Amino acid sequence: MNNPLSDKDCAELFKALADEIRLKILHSLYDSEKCVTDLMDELQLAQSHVSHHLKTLKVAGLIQSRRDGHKMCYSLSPDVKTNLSKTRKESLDLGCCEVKFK
Amino acid sequence: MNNPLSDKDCAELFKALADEIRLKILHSLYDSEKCVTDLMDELQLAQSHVSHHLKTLKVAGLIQSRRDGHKMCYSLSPDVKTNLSKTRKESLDLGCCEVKFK
DNA sequence: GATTTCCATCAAAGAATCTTGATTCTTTGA
DNA sequence: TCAAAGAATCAAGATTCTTTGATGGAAATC
Repeated sequence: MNNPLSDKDCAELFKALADEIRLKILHSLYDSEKCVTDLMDELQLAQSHVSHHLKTLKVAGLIQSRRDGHKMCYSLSPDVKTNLSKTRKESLDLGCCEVKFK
Repeated sequence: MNNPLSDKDCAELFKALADEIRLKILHSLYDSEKCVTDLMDELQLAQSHVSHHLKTLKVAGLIQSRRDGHKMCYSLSPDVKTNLSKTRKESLDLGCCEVKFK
């Protein structure tokens, strides 16, 4: 996940981020691991609705899952939580976040 | 553009970035100001096609335009080119770029 | 004023995405 | 083995986005 991506692949990642609900899920997982039921309660959404968004995030490589009994626990991918430790370059200031092109 | 945005507004910005052509346009404008015809030639796309994407980027606040004769010149918004000068926090590593939540 | 260049907008078709309810699958515990 | 809990997948309708061709408008040149 650290090699430079094509514009096409990059666009795919932005698509995964381009949804209010998925951003809320990422914020929630930033705090701690959650199962589908936790997220249903927190976001007040139907089970299948949450599952679909989780799949989108997982396919994009943004989150990972592990089974715990009959619960599936979701958390941010390791790559997503790594610290920034490189020289500073030009960046896109998006208000809520900064996008820094390599 | 520097105040924190809601997840909804943030998702809107990611939507603007979630397209291969629009990323190519941003990369092109990162180098220098361009008019629609320049981008048509560069990307090999129909004029209305380019105009539509430019509008999406402009509505999102990512680019700006100015008229020069009968050409419309597009360039990155000032905010987009500002340097990062804050303490480092956790970030999303997207390969082609890093997204750093404030 | 007429023509040309450059571009925005309109209209429409097709593709992709979002959302919901129903069904199916996996795991656990009785 | 059966029932129940938790979650993935399927199917379908609604909405949004992408892309194209056609039309029209603003600025420059003749």
